[in-house]
Amino acid sequence: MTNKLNSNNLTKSEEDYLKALFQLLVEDNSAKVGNNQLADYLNVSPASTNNMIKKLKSKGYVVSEKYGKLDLTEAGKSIAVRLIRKHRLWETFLCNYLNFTWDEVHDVAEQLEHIKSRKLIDELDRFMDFPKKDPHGELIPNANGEYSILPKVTLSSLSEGDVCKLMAVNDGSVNFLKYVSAIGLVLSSEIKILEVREFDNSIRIQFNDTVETVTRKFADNVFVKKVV
Amino acid sequence: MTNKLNSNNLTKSEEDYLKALFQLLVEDNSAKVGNNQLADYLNVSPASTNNMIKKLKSKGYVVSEKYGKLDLTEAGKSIAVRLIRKHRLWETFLCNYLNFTWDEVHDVAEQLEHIKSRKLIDELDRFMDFPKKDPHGELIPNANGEYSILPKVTLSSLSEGDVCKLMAVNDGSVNFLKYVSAIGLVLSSEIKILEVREFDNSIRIQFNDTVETVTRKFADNVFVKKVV
DNA sequence: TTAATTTGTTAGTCATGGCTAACTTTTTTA
DNA sequence: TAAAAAAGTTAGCCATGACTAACAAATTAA
Repeated sequence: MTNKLNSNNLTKSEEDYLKALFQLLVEDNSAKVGNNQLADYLNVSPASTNNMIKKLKSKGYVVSEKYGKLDLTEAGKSIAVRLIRKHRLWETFLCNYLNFTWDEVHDVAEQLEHIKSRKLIDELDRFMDFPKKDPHGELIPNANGEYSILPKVTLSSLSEGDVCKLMAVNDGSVNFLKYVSAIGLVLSSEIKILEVREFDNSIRIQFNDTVETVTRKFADNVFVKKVV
Repeated sequence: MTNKLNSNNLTKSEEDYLKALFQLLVEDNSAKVGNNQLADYLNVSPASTNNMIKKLKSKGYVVSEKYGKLDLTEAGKSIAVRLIRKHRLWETFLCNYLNFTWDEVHDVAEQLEHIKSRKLIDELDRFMDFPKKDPHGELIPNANGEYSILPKVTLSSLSEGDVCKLMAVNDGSVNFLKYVSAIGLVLSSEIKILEVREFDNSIRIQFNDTVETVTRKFADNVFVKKVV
C-alpha cells in the first residue's frame, strides 16, 4: 500500500535523465532545452537521449513535440526534486559527519542519490536536524518536495568597493572546488572587491586578511550576497 | 594511483553473485556448492548463473571445472568480504542512527552495499566507532578484510534446563525478524529452556519474565551461546 | 547396472541503454 | 531566400544480464 509511494520504479538511467533535464530547465534557467543540449550535459550521444526521451514521454514524465523543446511534467519534476534532495542531504552528511571535503562529495552522492528508500532519506534528514543548505550552499528541498533556488549573484557581477558574503559555489568542477578551498574561502566568508581589471577581467579580492587575484572564470562560479 | 585500489569495476550483478557464492561456501558452510544451488539462492535461472560464472571465472574470481563444484579465488573472497563489511556497517548505521528496525534494514543495505567508495565505508566505520557486530549479531569484517564467523549454536540444539544468551539471528526472513522483535527478544537476552516437546519439537522458553512457546523452525534461526 | 532424476550446459531470445552512421528538419547566415 | 550549419531523428549494432527450451552429464535409486 504505502510501499507504492516509496518506489517509483525508475531505473538509474531514467532518473539521471530526469534530474539532468530539471537542472537545465530550472537551475540553469534555460528558456529552451533541446535534445542535443541534454545529451551534451549527460555525456551521451544525441541518439541515446532521443531514445530515452521517447521512453520518458511514454511514461508521462516528459513532454515535447517532434523537433521541439523538452519539458518536464509535474511528475517528472517531482522525481527530479526528490533526487536533488537526496543528493544534497547525502553531500551534507558526507561533509559534516564523514570528513569528506567539498570536492570529494559529488561522485559518491551521485551514487547515493539513487538508493530507493523514503525512510532512509527522511531519517537522514532528521538525524542531521533538517539542514537547510548543502555544503556548497545550495538549498535542500524538504520532504514535501518543495524546491527553491537562491538568487544567483556571481562574484563577477560586482564592482570595486563592493562587499559580499559567499553564499554558494558551483559544484560542477572538482578542480574549481579544490581551488576555492585551497585559497581559504568557505561559506559565509566576507569578500571585498578591491579591484576589477579591465584588461583580463581578473578581480582582486580580500577576505580574512588574505588578498587574492582570481580570474573571471573563477568569479563566475562563486555566488554571493551583496552586503555593501 | 590509489584510486585503482578503491574501484574494482565490478557490476552490481557480478558483486551479487560473488557475495552469494561466498555466503553459500563459507557462511552456510556447504561442502559443495553447485550451479543450480547458487541460482536458487539468487532467484535466477540456472542458465543465468552458468553464464555469470563463466564471466567470473574469466575475470579470475571463481574457479570450477565443467560439471564440477564452484569455488572462489582469494580475489573473489576479498570482494565478497568487502561487500559483507559494507552491508553490515550500513545495517548498523540504519539501526543505531536512523531508527530502522531489524526487519527493515536488509533491503536498503542490499542497495547501499554496492556504493563504490572506500573512504565512505571506512569513515562510516570510524563515525560509529568501529562496531564489532551488526544489529543481527553478526561480526563485521574490518577494513583489512579480516573475516570471522561466530560459532553457530542454534536455540534448537539445547536441552531442557539449559540457559543461553541470544547472540545472533538469521536475517534471511523479514517475517522471522518481525516475530523475534514482537515477542520481545533482543540481542543478549538471557533465555531459559523450560521444555522441549517431543511431539512437534516446539520449545517452551523463558526470558525477562516472559514465557513463550516457539516452533522448531523458529529455534533453528536463533543463534545462542550456552551459559548454563 | 540400468533407468530415473537431478544437475549442469548450450543455444537462442528479450529488454535496457549505450553507440555510429545516415538522414531529415529547423535555424542561421551569407 | 537559398545554402550552410546545427539540431533532431531513425536504423541498426553492441554488451549486459535476464529468460526458456533443449540437451548432456552425473548422481541416485530401483
